[in-house]
Amino acid sequence: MADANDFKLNASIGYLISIAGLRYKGEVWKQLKPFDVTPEQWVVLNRLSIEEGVCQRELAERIVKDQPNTTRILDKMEHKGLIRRLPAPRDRRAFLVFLTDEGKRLREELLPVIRKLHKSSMKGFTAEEITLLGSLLERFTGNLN
Amino acid sequence: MADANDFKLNASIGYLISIAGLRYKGEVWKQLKPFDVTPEQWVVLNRLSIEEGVCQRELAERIVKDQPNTTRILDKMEHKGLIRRLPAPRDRRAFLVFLTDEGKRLREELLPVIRKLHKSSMKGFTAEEITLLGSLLERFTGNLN
DNA sequence: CATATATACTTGTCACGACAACTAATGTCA
DNA sequence: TGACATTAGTTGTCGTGACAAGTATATATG
Repeated sequence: MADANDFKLNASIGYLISIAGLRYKGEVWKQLKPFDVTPEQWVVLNRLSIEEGVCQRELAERIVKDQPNTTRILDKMEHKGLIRRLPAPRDRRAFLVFLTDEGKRLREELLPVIRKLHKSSMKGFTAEEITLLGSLLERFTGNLN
Repeated sequence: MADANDFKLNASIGYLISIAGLRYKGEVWKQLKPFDVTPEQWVVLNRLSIEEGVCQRELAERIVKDQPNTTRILDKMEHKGLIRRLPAPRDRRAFLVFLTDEGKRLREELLPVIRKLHKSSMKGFTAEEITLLGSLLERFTGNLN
């Protein structure tokens, strides 16, 4: 039953990447848990600190999520007072998303935590290896769909 | 607001890996949807075809999932007639998990679909690059926890 | 042997990811 | 301008992932 092919399949690159991605996300969860922030909420905080006042659809694109999930993530963050939705000037269907002061403060507070995790995950990697890994991942993702 | 540091953070390797993993899983979803099988159910089918008759805890370890989720994945597969749980001989708490004939048949049917996806995701990669990517991923995962 | 601890599995809860369907508002085009 | 398609956002459903807690059985220890 178990042959070399089966093993290779089980250890397919896509599978390995999925596992690694979940493990990383799990680490982010653990690190952010004391702050009552999820990995996705962190991504929103960080993204909005770079580019504020975008509509939900644009934000969803930036953080690589679909609109329904973005809506619900924003619901929770709005409820916690981390973000604000303001009506879009020229489109009464849309809302523009902004960080509250508390959201900005929290983003600054979390930044070093995330930086530290990033550093430890790259332990033993040279700068060239990091660049290489990034470009291999990009090629991999580019091959999908 | 937006500086080089922010960008690097947003493009951290862990984040890129998470995104790539989700995209890959999404592709598996699409490919297996016509067969009414989820990515996780595929992993169980494939794993059991390699090693049958393990208890749920062992299976959970093999497929890198926790016990509660393994229980529920197996519930659905048992309901669909893909696997069977038999009482463990020396431990009345445990169940040993086996593929049904339908489970075995389905695994054989899905194998080429997954192989094809794996091949297309590796398009343009040399054998050396695949090995390299695998070892970089392994080092990355090893740095976590 | 009796009790305490550990283990195997299950159930419950919350947060997503994917997707279908729905509402309200906008844009298109004859 | 008026019917129609398109778009922004929301809601509903299902299948995980992470984690706490509960039940039944095994094991360890006095």
